[in-house]
Amino acid sequence: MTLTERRAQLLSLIIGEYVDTAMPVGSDAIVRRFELPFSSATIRNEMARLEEEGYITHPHTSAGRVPADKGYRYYVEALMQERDLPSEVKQTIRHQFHQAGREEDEWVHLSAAVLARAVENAAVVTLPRTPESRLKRLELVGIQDGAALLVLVLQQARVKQQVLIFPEPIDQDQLTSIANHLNAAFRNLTAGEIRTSQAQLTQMEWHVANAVREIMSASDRGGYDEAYLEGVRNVLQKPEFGTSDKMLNLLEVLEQRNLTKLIPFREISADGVTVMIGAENEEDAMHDYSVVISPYGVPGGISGAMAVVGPTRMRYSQTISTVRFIAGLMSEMLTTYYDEGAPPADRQKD
Amino acid sequence: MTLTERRAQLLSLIIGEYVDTAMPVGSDAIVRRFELPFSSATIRNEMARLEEEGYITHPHTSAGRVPADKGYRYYVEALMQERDLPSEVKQTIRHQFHQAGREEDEWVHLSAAVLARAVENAAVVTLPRTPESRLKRLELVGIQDGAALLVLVLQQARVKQQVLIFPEPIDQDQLTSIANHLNAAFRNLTAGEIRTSQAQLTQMEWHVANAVREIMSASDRGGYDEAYLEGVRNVLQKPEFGTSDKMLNLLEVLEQRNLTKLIPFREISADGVTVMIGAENEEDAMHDYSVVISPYGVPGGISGAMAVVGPTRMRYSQTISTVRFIAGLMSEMLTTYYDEGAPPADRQKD
DNA sequence: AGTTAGCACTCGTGCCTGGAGAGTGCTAAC
DNA sequence: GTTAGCACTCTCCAGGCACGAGTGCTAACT
Repeated sequence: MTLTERRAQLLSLIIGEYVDTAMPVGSDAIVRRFELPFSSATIRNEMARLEEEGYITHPHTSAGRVPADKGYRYYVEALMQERDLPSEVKQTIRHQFHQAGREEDEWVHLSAAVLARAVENAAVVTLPRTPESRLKRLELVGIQDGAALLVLVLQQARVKQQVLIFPEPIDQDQLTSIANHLNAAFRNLTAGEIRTSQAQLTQMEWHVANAVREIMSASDRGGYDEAYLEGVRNVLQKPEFGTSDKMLNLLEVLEQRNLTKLIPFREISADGVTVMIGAENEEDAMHDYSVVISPYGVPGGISGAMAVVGPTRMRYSQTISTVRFIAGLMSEMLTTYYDEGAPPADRQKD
Repeated sequence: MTLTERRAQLLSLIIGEYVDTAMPVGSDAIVRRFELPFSSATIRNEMARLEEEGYITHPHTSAGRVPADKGYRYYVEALMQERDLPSEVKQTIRHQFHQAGREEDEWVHLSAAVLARAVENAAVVTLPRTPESRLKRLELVGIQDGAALLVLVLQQARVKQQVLIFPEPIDQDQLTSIANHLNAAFRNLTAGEIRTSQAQLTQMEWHVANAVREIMSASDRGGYDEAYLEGVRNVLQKPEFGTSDKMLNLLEVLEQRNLTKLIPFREISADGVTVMIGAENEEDAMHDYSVVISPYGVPGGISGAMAVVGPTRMRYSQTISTVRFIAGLMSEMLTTYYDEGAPPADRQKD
């Protein structure tokens, strides 16, 4: 299923041209534009073959050719050369990152924004998850007669909070004593282990322990449900839209943030960037879009995913490089700050 | 500047009709639709007067009339009757709220989503802010040799976290001792008071105290900069758009989340709902949109703002009622959980 | 065999036209 | 003050037409 050298070249040119102009590209146009040593007739013959084999299509007779999903796929797999991002681009991105504070959510949000801007498409970045979180410490702070704030610090610097209502008034001393007892009993346990723990608890303590367990389970359960979405505007600006249904479909999927629908996270290869082109995505609404996905995080530890969503007409090479780079940056940051047990990495490199 | 009874009625009908159909409404159409006891000619005369005075306009000769900003303004001020939301709607909304956990961010996010859905437009809800936060407790949890997680619990159940890097390795006992000392020294102080505090601190403690101060200042400073935005799709679906520039302008403003530009928060009346129609908004990109804003929170205490953004052609009455209701709900929740010193309110009412 | 010139054919696009429909403004009569 | 009537205006849409960009095919050339 490989193409002759010349046909491959031609496909590459067609894709390049179409990605730039968003308009069907004709045989004559391409010959003139690239000063090919063939006539347009020859090119037409070649195009006919490419079309026969499904790499490109025809919107209608007498329009130029447009790459088909299969064409893009071949391009991504065999033709495209992924070149490193120019170092000034890298520099810019790094710079943008360093303006963030040190809160994890902030990083994620920021990385979505930076990614969206860099690739001029929509970007989705999920919050990273740990495989199963362990309790590092809990804290109870009274805020009212019958209410207290429960703060959990989980393994890998994740902090969770919840207001807890007690059936009867309770003072700070009692709260502190409950917290101390539970800290002693549950330190470094997972939600499941807390459930089966044999610790002797008063009723109040049991009330709190329940909440702890629930919060931790919720945090574990949540797969890729929470994510930051940025740059929808970039996609809607593309010329292929005219407030068409396609656009609304996409918005619908994106806004509901039901990302598992959008992005087949399970198919991500653990180490690299995955590209999903047009109808390769099972979700109907995504048939006109491509998705470039990469996991990020610490292997076997805390991890999330980031994705770029845009029309199939996309600068794949640049997009892939950018996703790879930003995923790398995020992984680096997570490793530096959260990979417990690992030696502290060099934190100053800019 | 008041209108005759009949002209006011007519304006009301025109607005009602236009809001429903999004199409210019003609004299004949309105007579037939509402079986008015006048002929279309009479209505035409009245319309001409309304137009003269700026309440309605003409897209072009021989199109029907369209309400102008001034017309909507008059409607909102004098004609519209704000009726209470139907109780089943209230019920639905309350129900949606009760599915939330007890995390503040979650509430805010949820309220934006619920609001957007209820009014079928875009909704923006800012995170609530306290006037000046006081430190209730701080906690240091080691996560690596030279790094620890600093967790602050501020007054009114706000929790802040940051990873802290120490210049040299430090163990949990040291961290705990630092935390204890700082807790004793800074309990219930504001950022400013911490700065001028005379407490004797070791170098390590000083390092932490600095971070505490910074986090607290940042939290105080942040005005309306962080907010949840939902339902952009609802606006883009409205028939008045055709991927026009208007739309992109709006997206630009909304996506950068520069909400102070979008929404003149300072002009909010402290107690009620403010409506800003079309060109009344100084921001150019907002000239075709109206904004309905309400503050929420505890008077003099923790507070934020929520807003609905949609085309000037908007169901003002329903939107205002909905915003008022949801702002009320949020205020109630904040009061219940976070208004320190107040007696615990009845939490079970559904 | 591969390449190319030539040519008929196909469609989309832009432009014009004309008629239908919706609405207006005005006038004169009620 | 209200209304019928009417001329006028403007949009919208369909049809017709010319143009241009592209294709596919064939026959000739290297």
